[in-house]
Amino acid sequence: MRKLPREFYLSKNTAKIARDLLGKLLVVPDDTAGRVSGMIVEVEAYLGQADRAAHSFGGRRTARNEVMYGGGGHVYVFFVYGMYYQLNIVTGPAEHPHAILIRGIEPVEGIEVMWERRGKMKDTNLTSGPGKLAIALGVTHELNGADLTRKHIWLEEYRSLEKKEIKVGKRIGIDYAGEDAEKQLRFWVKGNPFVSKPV
DNA sequence: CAAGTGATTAGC
DNA sequence: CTAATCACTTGC
Repeated sequence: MRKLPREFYLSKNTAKIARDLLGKLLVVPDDTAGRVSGMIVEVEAYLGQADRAAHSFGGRRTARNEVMYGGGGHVYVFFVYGMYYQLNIVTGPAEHPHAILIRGIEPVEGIEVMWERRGKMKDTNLTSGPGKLAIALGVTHELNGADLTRKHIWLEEYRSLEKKEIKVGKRIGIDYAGEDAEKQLRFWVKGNPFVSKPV
């Protein structure tokens, strides 16, 4: 399959790109194990300057979030709670610091490697959360800033979803964001067991 | 349900 | 410089 082109990431309609990410295949090749991949089943949009929940709220620009300003089609990886990496996809043109957090994937290729990295457990617990899937895919700070049109990580077409298969709700873990916490910016595949917190 | 963990940030 | 915080997960 072909990598999604740069154009896919350049729209300023971040919520639309977030919905379109559902059903795409996220691929992270491994030197020895080959392709490790999963279908995206849950995402959250972060709308830059105007969004209290975003790292780039109010135009905040630091060493950590610098890649959010570098243009769509790059990966923003950051570290939280002293243990977990979070994988985001930067969208829009340069200087438009929006991003989409990947919160859940359904394993497709390389599930053996995921078990090695995560430990033996129920498959639905392997990748049903942003911290979990980063471990399963081997995503660390080394991938921060990686280009999704190159060879370290990318997206492919995989499954096309009907509108009625997609659910929308509030984002998770951002209660500090006040009224922005109420925004309907979390999207997931209805009934999929790899969604972190089904509703 | 609460602890764990350390980079990052804001505030002096 | 120091202290508080955090796009989470796991095990009690």
